Amino acid sequence: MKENLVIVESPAKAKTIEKFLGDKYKVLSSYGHIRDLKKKSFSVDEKTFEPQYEVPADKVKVVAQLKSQAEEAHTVWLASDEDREGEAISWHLYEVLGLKPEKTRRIVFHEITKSAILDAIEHPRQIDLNLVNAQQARRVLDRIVGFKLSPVLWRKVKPSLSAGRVQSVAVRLIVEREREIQNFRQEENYRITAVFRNDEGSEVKAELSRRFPTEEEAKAFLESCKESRFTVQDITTKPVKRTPPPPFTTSTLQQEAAHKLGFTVAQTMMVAQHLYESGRITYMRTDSVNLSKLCLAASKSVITEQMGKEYVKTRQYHTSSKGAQEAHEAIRPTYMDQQQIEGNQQERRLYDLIWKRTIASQIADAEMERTQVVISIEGKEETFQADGEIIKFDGFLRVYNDTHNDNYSEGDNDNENLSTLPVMKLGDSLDREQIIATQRFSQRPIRYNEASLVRKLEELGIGRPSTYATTITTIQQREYVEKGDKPGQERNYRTITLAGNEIAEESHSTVVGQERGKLLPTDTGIVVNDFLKENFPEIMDYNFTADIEKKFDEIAEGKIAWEGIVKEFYEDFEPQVEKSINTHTEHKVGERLLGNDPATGAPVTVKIGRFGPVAQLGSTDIKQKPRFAQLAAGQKLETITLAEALELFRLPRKLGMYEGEPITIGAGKYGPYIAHKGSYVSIPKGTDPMEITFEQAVIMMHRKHVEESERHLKTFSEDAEMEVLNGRYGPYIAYKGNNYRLPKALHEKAKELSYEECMQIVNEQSDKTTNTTKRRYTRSK
DNA sequence: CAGTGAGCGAGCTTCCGCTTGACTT
Repeated sequence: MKENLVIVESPAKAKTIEKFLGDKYKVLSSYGHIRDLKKKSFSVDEKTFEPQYEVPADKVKVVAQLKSQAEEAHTVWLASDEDREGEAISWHLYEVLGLKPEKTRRIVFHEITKSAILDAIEHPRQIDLNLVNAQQARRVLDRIVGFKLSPVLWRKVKPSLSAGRVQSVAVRLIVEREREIQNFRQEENYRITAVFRNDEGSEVKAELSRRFPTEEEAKAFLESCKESRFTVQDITTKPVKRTPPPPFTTSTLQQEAAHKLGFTVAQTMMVAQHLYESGRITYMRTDSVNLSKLCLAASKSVITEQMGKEYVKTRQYHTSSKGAQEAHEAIRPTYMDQQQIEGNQQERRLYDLIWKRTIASQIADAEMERTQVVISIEGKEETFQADGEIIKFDGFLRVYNDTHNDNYSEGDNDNENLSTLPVMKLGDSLDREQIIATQRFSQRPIRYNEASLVRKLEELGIGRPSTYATTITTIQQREYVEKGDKPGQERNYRTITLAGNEIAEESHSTVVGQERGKLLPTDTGIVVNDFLKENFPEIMDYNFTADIEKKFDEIAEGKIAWEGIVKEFYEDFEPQVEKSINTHTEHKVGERLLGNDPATGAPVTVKIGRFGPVAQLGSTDIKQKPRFAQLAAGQKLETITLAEALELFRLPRKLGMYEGEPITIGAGKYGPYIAHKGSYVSIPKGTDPMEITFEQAVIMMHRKHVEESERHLKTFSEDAEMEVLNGRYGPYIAYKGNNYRLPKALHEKAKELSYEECMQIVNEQSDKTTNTTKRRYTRSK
């Protein structure tokens, strides 16, 4: 038995702390919350708002262990995080473990260092019930919103859907961005650039101070420049500084890892978790940019040693993001003197990013000298401008290249990196080489990807570091949003070039607007969003969370009672729920009448059906049963036409009986197919499914069978899980649920590969990608 | 990259935020 039991939230933290405290202390972890509202039922009294808590099944063991240890200990130290949730965890522990006030202490620390922890032990306090109540208000309100709203959707749209304070607003952002893109009206203008030479023959690139709205005006301008003289009218140089970005928080780490390493949000968190557990980095779910004194000192000495004193600039950052709770430090390496670590490639790359970002934040500003040269055009008001920049002192840029990515649009000025300008002086005349007018188009807004959505949510103060990744998965699992690519579109643009005394016009073509891995709203997402916005505008308001957070703060300060806040909300909200559920409409939410079937006169509608977007032929009130057909890939509820919908009802067709079972031709998500005895054969794109005959179908099925039997190129007696298969893209190795590419050179002799050779390929390729990443986040269905 | 696919009046479903294992697909 130990005299003291310390309880923290995370086991990795427990391990570290135990080392600092010596053998009179035992440190255990609660693994987060140990008690929550009952899982299945509403569990909030609709009059008093009293919550009904339970210890969830997966926490029963932990709680039992903590309880027996607490009973034996002389003093129990509750050391959960110093924020709303952390305070509530301590309170729940206090209640569930049946602790006695005289043997319980509440402590907090902000750094996991020996001195910080010993100091915390010296300064215990009581559990802050006001803060706990703020958490209860938060928890109960989220339950009310989620468990009242979701059933409305089951009734009105489709079963198993969900709504919530965070997820519904996340979906709204994506739906609205898509609408902005649809409604975007492109504007065009002509941008004028020029190439000059100074008297030494060096090239000077410049841009005109204005753009022209039409081709005619641009051309007229070029025309008028034919005989012009160009003179250096003004030269200004000014020093410019660039400051390093602050150390990583969860959100900024997710953004940079997505941008620089191509990680998904979930992947980043997973790799960061590994780094945390192996003691490489500090806690990875944080909204704080604060660095410990230890880290500041260590960074300083690393920078001094590696780069010299002039690179040192110790900075402490302060969080500006909405609703930040700052229970932890920023995400940083535990030991700054470790520039590299052991581990797999993903771990090494993420660590490297974190190390560089942290060290950069402690390095001096980069200092630049920016030069702007104004070039006058004889007899004109417009001027050309040439910009140049030289780096006088690289500062933090030496280790970290800061990317400032715009969340909204790609912008229209493709500023190449500013370079050095050749030497010029006032009054110099420049030779005009050529002047080019280029047709430019305003850019439509860009869609969100995972990381930029997280950034937006954080900006609005919605969601927490521990939930960004799960929110993204939830809205995809509910099929409100899907990740996808948008192919670019070919766009033509014109240039007019004045070279010598000739004006030449040319047409060019370029592909613009290609997007990959973007979040796209589905029909279900759009219908649910519109319905919620119409019926529950307050919940869907982007400021709802921020406003309610202010009230939670007042609860935390002890100014108001938590039940009062919840009551105030509930009395306004609940009638809206009643109203929306009892409003009977003739048509389903989101239903669209496309027209009538010319053959029968029956109405053709589209809506969200039991299994997603569906077209319906006929209505339920006539004797004949209606027919249903799933919309094909690419067809949208909002845009599908009557003709397209009617086309869907031409399938399935029956071709006849074969080997005692019918052959049918159906249409699925992935296009038309032949179905027979539970097996399916895809119909290739160029073939019309309406034209296929019985005989052709039999041949196609036969061919598929042969291919199927040829698919297994080789199996091994050594290991049943290792196989060489023939796929659409040539032979490959399948091993334990994963597939491995075969080098081109081995394609020919795929059948002769030995077990060892296969194993070697598997090992080589599994180094590069961790298969566990995929598994963890596809687990729950 | 490595292969999918119906059905449209039961049943069940659902929130957010704190934290990690144990699944044998």
